[in-house]
Amino acid sequence: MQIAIKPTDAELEILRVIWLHGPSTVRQINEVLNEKKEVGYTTTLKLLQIMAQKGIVRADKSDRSHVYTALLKEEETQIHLVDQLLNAAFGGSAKKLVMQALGNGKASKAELEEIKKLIQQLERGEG
Amino acid sequence: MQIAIKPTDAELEILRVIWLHGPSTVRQINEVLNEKKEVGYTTTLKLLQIMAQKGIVRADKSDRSHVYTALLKEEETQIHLVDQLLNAAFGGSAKKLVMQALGNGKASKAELEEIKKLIQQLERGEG
DNA sequence: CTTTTGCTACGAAAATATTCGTACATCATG
DNA sequence: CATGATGTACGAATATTTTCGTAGCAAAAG
Repeated sequence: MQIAIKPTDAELEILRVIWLHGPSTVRQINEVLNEKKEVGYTTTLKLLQIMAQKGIVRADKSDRSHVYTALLKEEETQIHLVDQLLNAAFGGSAKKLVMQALGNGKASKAELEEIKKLIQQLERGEG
Repeated sequence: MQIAIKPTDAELEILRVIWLHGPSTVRQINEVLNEKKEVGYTTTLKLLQIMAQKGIVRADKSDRSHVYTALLKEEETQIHLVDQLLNAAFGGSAKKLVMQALGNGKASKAELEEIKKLIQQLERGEG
């Protein structure tokens, strides 16, 4: 088990940047965020400070520009978020959720193959 | 297409009650909510009024106890929520999301079969 | 050294979401 | 009709999230 995993929307956006680019400074993160929409530098800074306080990221302060590292692992967080959505909107039915996720046609044939493989694994495992 | 679909957590809880039990009065909804956790009656009322204003539910005021109906369809809302999560946490990869959803072992063998069938349908459809 | 640039700290405004108290209307009952 | 139960309307207190301005310090440039 771990810390409380419940990043807000803004926090999740920042986490995604760190997951993608690895440990980063405020400026680096802010620049990536600004590719999508304008965000003030101090806004990003404040968010990171709050996240550090919550234990979502860790700040390395040895350099003047602090370097922030994610303390939540991408996969664990994703699991948590899926689980939340599962309970909040799908009454716990993974099937329904998966059907919706696949229904939108965004999964490629290769991806579908991988999912099939996973299902077969699961079926063997439970047999 | 439809109205803006973005119910808050509290709103989603109420929607779920209406989806499950059909059009309901404030009292009925509040009682169901209270099975899980204590919520004041006027809190539920206020939420429903806000939701009505947002166009998420419709209030039938012909009786003294207004009857609220969901204007968002369960399935459409679920699709939307999955889509949001997909973009917010999975970089748009339906595969990853599905893998996480199935990975927790909450899907039964029968459900896995159904998902497999869906995948085969999709594969044929896209061929 | 002094000016400009870049950085953190932090209070606080703004935006959103949640909760509830109070006022007042209506209905059922003694 | 008086009274208690049940309803709605709605302002407003809380809580939470997001945004940013300002102050002050340190480093780099002139």
